[in-house]
Amino acid sequence: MDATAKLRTEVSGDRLVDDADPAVGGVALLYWPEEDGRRSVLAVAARLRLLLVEAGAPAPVAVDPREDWVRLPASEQDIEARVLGLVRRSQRGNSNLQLDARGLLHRGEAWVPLPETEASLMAALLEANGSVVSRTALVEAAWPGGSPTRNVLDVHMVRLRRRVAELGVEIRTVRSRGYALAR
Amino acid sequence: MDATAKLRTEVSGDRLVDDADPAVGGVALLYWPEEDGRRSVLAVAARLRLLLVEAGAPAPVAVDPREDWVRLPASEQDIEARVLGLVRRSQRGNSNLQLDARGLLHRGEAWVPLPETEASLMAALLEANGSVVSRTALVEAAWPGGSPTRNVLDVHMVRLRRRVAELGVEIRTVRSRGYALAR
DNA sequence: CATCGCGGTTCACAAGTCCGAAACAGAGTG
DNA sequence: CACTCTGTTTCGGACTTGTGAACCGCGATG
Repeated sequence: MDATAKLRTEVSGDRLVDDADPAVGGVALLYWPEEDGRRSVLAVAARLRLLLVEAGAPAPVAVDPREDWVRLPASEQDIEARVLGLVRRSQRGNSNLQLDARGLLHRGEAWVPLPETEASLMAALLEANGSVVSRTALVEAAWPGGSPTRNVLDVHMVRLRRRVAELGVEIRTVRSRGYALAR
Repeated sequence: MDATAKLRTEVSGDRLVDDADPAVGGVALLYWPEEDGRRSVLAVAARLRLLLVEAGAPAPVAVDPREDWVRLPASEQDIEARVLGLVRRSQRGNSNLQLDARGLLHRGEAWVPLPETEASLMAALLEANGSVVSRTALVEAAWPGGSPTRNVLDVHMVRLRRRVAELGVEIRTVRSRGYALAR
């Protein structure tokens, strides 16, 4: 677990950590083929992931641009380079949207502050890398104990929409399925 | 030069050879940082390329999706997997249609949400891979219990047609036989 | 040739569900 | 107080789905 141990701890479960280093935030590290089940879970969620391929295992062919792999044993530098590459490539389609730890949403030079609730929602949307996030997942992200009312989410999505519109960001509705960031 | 020697010989100088092996065709292999000049040439030409990173050299961060790298020494299998990945990723998004688990129909960067019924129909059409799907098969796909009325299928096909037209997708009628995706 | 039926297309409508947005109220903060 | 953030209610509108019906082109049939 040598070189990867430190990086690994910075990714906690399925939730993006508020990490000062944007290079690791959002990328899941997993051993392969050992954790192939987790790989599929991350794949449908459109999460960024780096497979740490054990020595002797066959090499996976990455067709999904959100996935990369590295052969073990690997140096920390090599792993960091792979992680950074994943993030950079994913940000090309993201139009450089970034949410920092203080709840400021940046797009290039411009930024807007997001209240805590809306920041949680935005984090969940960003983590999905442009794919749809279900309403229940959004509710879980913003109200871990359970939603107060059925309508709270709608109201906060309206408010979030208005705020991020200033940055030219569009949030699309996918009826009966959830929401997704456009482009 | 061990494992890479054979692959390397299939690429001559700056010009791609017409190779029968699709795994290597179209991808330039080059030593890095030794051949960094050639790397730039290939980059502006938008060519697919795999950097063979010499031991001890710093890891390059690939932001260009047409570029990948592998740390030497590397097995022939690993290199082939990288090459194949590059080719596969570059082929995606041309006119590649795919329906994801959430009912979104993607074509390249663009996508449209499909209602459940239409998603079932589209899935059946996609599964046929361009050949004709009979009306009864489509009905079975969308209404496993049996069609409600005589022309439900027709109505939903019209609606599906209009929706996918936004992506430039055409659904053709084969009279008295069924429907098929164009091309 | 004229007609008829079949397969397919399109529109209009109703019912149900889902979402958007405004308006209001309470709590916290400076 | 002035202001922001949050949750609730409420109403209107949009979307989905099934149904009926009008319409059209083509081939078969008499």
